[in-house]
Amino acid sequence: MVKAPFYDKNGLKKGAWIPEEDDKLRSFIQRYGHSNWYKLPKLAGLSRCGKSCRMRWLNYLQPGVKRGNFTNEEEDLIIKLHEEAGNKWSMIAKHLPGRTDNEIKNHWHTHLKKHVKQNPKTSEVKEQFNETSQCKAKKNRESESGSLHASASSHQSLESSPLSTELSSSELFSLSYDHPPVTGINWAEEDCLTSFETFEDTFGDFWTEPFVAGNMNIPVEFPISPYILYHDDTDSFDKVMQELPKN
DNA sequence: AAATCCAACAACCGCGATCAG
DNA sequence: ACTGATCGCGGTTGTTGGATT
Repeated sequence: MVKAPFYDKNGLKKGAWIPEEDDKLRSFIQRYGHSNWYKLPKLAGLSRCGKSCRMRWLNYLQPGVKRGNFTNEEEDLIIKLHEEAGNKWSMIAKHLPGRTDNEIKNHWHTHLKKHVKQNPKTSEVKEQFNETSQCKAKKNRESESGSLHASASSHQSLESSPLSTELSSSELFSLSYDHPPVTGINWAEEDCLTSFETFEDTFGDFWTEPFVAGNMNIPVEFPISPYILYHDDTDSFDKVMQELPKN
């Protein structure tokens, strides 16, 4: 289902990510943050372009990213928001905690678009869509016991979110820019402590376990505080870069 | 059982916006 | 003000597994 790995003319690896690459990227970002995506792959010892690393982190490795089936509430919200905003996937993603724009976009193209085309009225769309998709979804949920938690938590998040209730388009837009919903991942500097707690919950014993450089080409003796991870500013990142051995 | 079709989704690409020097 | 580097978004492609014939 994924593109086979290959190297382009610049020696950069393309295609599917392997677990070792994921580990390298995850470990590096957890330790040093990601102030500069274009320098990151080199520092992390990855033969990938910055864009690819960014995509991989944001869509799959970032803590809090939900995988698995979309709930009816999420689908309804996507349809609603799409009616209001069109293909503004990043904006739509802000209203779906744990979902990424790429995942929403994919879900739209593969599941929701065709149903909306068939019947442009949201309520009817949902009704019709639920009938056709629920059997499939049920089947998938049964096979993916792990995603049950994700679905449940998603439901919870949506219920606690101000957007879970009916909103006018103006309300939606004011919320999207003035009162972004809490996603559990907030990399903003002022929220670093809150993020830390959430992050810690997500990663469990990551902070209590000694860091293992493992297959990373980063010296273990780095005197870098974990705070850098959340204090996502260029100075800190540059500091890391200065301290890294020059190749 | 083999061939074909199709849905799903991970990943890439292009381009405009933003930022820093 | 200009330019190059970087970032982020949205569109599209390519591969694979499951369903169907």
